[in-house]
Amino acid sequence: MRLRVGLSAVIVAAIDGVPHVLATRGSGSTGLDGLPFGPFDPEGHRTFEIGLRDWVSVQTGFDIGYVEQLYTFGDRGRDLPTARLDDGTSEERIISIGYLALTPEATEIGAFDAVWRDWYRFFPFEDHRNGPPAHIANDIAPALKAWADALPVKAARQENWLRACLAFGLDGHRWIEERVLERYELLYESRLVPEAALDQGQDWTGPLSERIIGTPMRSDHRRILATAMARLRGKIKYRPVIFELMPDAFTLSSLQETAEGVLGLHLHKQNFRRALDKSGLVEGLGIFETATGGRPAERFRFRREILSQMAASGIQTPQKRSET
Amino acid sequence: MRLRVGLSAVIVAAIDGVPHVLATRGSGSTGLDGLPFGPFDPEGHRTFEIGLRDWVSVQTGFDIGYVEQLYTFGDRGRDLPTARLDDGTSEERIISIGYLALTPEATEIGAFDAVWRDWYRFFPFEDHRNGPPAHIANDIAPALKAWADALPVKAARQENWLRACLAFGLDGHRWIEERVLERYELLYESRLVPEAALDQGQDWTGPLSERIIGTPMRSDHRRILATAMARLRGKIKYRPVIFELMPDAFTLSSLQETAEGVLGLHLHKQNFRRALDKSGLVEGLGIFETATGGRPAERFRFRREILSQMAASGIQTPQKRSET
DNA sequence: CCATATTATACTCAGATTGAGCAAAAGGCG
DNA sequence: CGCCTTTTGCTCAATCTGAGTATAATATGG
Repeated sequence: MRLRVGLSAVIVAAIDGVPHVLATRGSGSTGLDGLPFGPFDPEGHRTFEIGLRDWVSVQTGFDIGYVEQLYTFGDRGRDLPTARLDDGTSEERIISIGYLALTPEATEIGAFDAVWRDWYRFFPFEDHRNGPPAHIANDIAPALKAWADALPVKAARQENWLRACLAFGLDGHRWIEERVLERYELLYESRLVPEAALDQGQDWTGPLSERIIGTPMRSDHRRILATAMARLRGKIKYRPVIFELMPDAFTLSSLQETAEGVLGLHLHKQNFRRALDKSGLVEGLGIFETATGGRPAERFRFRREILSQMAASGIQTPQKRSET
Repeated sequence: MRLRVGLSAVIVAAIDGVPHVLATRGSGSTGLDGLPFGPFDPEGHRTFEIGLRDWVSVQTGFDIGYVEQLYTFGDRGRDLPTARLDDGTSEERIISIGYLALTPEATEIGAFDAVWRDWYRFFPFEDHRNGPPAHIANDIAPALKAWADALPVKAARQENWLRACLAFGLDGHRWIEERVLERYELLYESRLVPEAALDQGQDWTGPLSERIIGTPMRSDHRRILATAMARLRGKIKYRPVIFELMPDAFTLSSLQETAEGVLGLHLHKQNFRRALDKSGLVEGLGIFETATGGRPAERFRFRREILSQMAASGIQTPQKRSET
């Protein structure tokens, strides 16, 4: 069996505070969107990262800035002896090394078949900026309960329902925004997402619509995206990576909006500012933006010079607990 | 060029509170220790993790418990067009997926050429349990300064010396225990560790002895170990993984000792307990251990049942700031 | 041109958390 | 019994954090 190594990239840009990912538009047998994916060339590329930057630049015409390795995916579909691969062949095994890349500008893509997609298109239930989506309680929770209840062993029924409650913040548990991957894996295991069936070459007939569980992606790309979202949501709290998504000058409101977009949460404005203030990560420019009604906002810049001080921790994310 | 995928494992066990890693004893051209390493068999193994558990069990005769993927290493040596690989060949490229595994018992190894090694053998300067080692200020700092000063560009001199200060806690900066990898990379770049020369097929003649910069390992294995140490040091703060290193019943002191061993730091005893108390992670067993002089200590167990509550965060690590 | 809406920024306050030290309890040992 | 050692319990102040209230500076509409 041949072994091939590919690099997949989750390239994120914030458009008006909403995170978007670069997707290759549906083609092939499934017609589903996918992530940019390129083979790793052991001859040409000294490191994975160089390889990645290289073909992203060739394919999309712009240079990605911040890059970090996510995870290496190589699991074969769970139930089939040989997995159906992207192009239908099965006599090779593809290992894909997932990368997360962040760019400040949502550059127009050239002739290539790539588009920026709101990442909540693939994960609508991850967007809690206006409170928990009603679909979680109304549709996802019952579907997961039904799945758990259908299990043969009692302990497994309880265990998996508990997992669902913890992952989706049901039954009194708090919603933890970082658990994107756990949530996707639950939906996969319970066969509520089409990928679960597609991986086995079956047609999908789930009870929930794409509006609820999100648009599927090719192969395991949605899993990779979930990994990236989880990583990014966690990381902005302890490393100043959010600024990789911002332009050179920005208002604190737009920064907060981007943070809220990434986290899928509503943050407490005053405390967000206070924490930012204390961190010393940003610096006022004395220039004011008078665009959006109301009092003009000062524009700030990220003090990139402290980046070399690896100490620099991320931004605080003071959530609203009560809804006011 | 052939592409091969291997799995490397950093298998950690705490022996009397001191973290040890399973190493394969020096063999081959270099005679250096290495990490357990096995090829990934795409035919036989559905997932990497299954593959890993499989050959670890075959090679060492025991089953590892907790496993997590670390990072995928595939960089070719920096300066040579084709890297010298482990066995000397260069017409293939080896990609290795690093894993971190934790076991509670330092099981005796069977006939195989593997041994448990104190991980500070490879990184003596990482051990700050009795305060910062004198070698950092006396030997490592000057060597790094000399390296930085020898650079041609002034900005690079400053930049790299700042990096050194931040990484090693020099010049008023705080020692951050998680920065194991940054520290190793600095020593590699500055050619203070033998691996830097070995990767280029050269002999090594550095100014610092192994007692100061640690025992080298085969290939890039020490880099993988550094990654594992960094990950573990970070992770015990937000996930209860430390208990994977403990036996079923333990005293709070032995738990603290293990945490200190992992972090390479001295912790504040009372606050460590208070935090543990609040977390609800452990439960007293009402049994007392009367072994080590002093008042008998109660034995505790990890409340593994809350593990399914993915909420469970790690242990707090209240450091001593002042030395008393 | 003033009231009003809108957004930005400043200040306050209570409860929780954290670093740090002191004191008492419970064993072993000479 | 007094002393040493270790565990365990408690206190205190400084800081952090969630949350609310107030004020400033614009644009807009009557």
